[in-house]
Amino acid sequence: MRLTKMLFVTQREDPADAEVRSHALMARAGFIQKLAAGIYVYGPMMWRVLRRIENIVREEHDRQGCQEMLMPAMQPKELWVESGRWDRYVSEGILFHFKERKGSEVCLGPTHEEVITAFVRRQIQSHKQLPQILYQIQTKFRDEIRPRFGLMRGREFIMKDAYSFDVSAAAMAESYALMREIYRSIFTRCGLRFTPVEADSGAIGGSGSEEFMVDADTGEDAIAVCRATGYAANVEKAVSRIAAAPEPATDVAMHKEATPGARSCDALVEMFPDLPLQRMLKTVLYRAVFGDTEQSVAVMCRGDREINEVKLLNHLGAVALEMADEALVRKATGAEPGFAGPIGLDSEVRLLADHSVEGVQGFLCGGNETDTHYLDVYFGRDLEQPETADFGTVQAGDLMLDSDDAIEITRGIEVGHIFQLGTKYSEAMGANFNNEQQKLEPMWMGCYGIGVSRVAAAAVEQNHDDGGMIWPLPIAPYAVHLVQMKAGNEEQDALADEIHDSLEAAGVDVVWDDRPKVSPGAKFKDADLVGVPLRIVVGRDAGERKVEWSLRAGGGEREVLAVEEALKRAQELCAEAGR
RNA sequence: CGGGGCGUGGCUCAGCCUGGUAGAGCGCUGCGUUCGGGACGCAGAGGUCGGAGGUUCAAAUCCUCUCGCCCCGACCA
Repeated sequence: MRLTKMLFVTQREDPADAEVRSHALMARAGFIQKLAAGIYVYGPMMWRVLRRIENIVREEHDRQGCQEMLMPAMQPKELWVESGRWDRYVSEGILFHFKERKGSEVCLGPTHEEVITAFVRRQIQSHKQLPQILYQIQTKFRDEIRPRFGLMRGREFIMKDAYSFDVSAAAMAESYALMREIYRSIFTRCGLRFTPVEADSGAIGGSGSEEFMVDADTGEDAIAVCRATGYAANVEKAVSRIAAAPEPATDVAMHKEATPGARSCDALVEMFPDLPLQRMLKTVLYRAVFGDTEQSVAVMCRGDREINEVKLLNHLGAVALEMADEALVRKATGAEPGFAGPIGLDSEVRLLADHSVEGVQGFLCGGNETDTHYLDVYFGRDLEQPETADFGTVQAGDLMLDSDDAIEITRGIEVGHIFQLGTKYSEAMGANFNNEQQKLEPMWMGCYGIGVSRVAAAAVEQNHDDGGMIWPLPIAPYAVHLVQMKAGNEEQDALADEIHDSLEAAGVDVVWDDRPKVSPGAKFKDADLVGVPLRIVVGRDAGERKVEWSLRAGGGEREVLAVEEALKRAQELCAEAGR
């Protein structure tokens, strides 16, 4: 493809609204253009990338016997009422929904469990038809509370979603294991460095769940990993062992301490320099929402630890969890925010504690009175230890539960998530099959998602430098960037034309910068920005049929090669990358 | 939802406080020179200053409303 025939526009400056590199670089290179918050046009280059990713996704699914289909983006409310998810998705505000002409309500699909289950319950009647894995690649719609980071968190995005249907929990686990392998193949083939992690299953529900994280410091998710054991889990889910708190030296009676203005552990540490942070217990207040009802919850944890709201939400079985606002704090504690504690709390408040409080004695905690804390408090003596469970967030340096190996915290971008759903949707929606004994049973389901457009963003987030994007060869918009220094020079014209045609004939896609009157510097800058992985420069040595060969990722290292050698290398690398 | 900020040629921004001819750089068009890391000269095109209303002789500028966009926070006591 000749650049002079393409719609190719680059910008020298980052767009004002780009927060992350992938967004800024894609926008500068014309790959994407924002249409509204979280809604983007994919330009021709971007679409080539997306199609490449889609094709890898397709090939790996098809290879394992999954079947592609396509479901509607518009879905009737009734289906979502059947599954019981309508209220939750509407109240969380992430569902785009509207009334159509006749007045019935419709939403734009954020995911397709309801539709696929409705489809399958009429198609499948017998155990003989199982197992099945169906998938589609399609635009999804989620009215994100705060769309950001370009393609990473958009309100409209391309997703591959797959659904498995099985006769039993064991069979479901087999489908799940197969999908896990498919996912590993896909991300490996995309040329990405990634980490599969144990995950919380969130709003979708169900039991087992893993996320596939593209390793990147700018990722939105924190991951707990243990190099020694191979453990890896999203911190929302991760569990660990923590060092015990130091024991108090003396046994003193509980008493009040005046702590004017000390609303945080930081302030208390300054006020009580001899008291270790591990012997300060904080009490955090939440408002838990259950469908129609609400409940105030107070959770204690050690001063050096943090509460994990996902674990808390799951333990409570709540629909949503919010930090208590000031009014609620006043009602629950009778004090200004900052002085909540377990003693003398409003009786309406459910008191819980994180495991980190276990064994902590002689501690400091909020006094439920403005500017007051209790000191030298003992569980068992001054109050009963509340219902205790794991509500803690794993921190770097924590130990594995069953070994002395340390855990570290890294970051990643979630590009894939697989779930064992069980019979949650099939039971709710009556997706049953006849088993061998003529008995009706609900199908066992799994669901599996890949954020196709997010994979592209993550690839750039993981692979770029100051000059621009560096696409992994398998998903790059073109394999070869042919840079002609001086268009109009006869030798160069002839040689570039020959290289271009040879590569295309060999099935290697090439973009040929044949722009006249564009300076070499500008051409190199544009090539760096666009990030096509293989580069062939036709310039001063064209007369001897020599070109300059380099890799975009190669840090400026260049070689002068005979044309044939450069062509051979390009073909070999493409074959290796499976393109 | 709460708080803050910003809307001015395609892009990045100045001008607004203190009302009076709409600006710069990049990009774009034409001609010429240049040609291995964002070249240069000359000549041009392109903006109802987000929208509506108001104040005023006069509004990008002041006031009100509205729409859009961005950031921060989702109070860890």
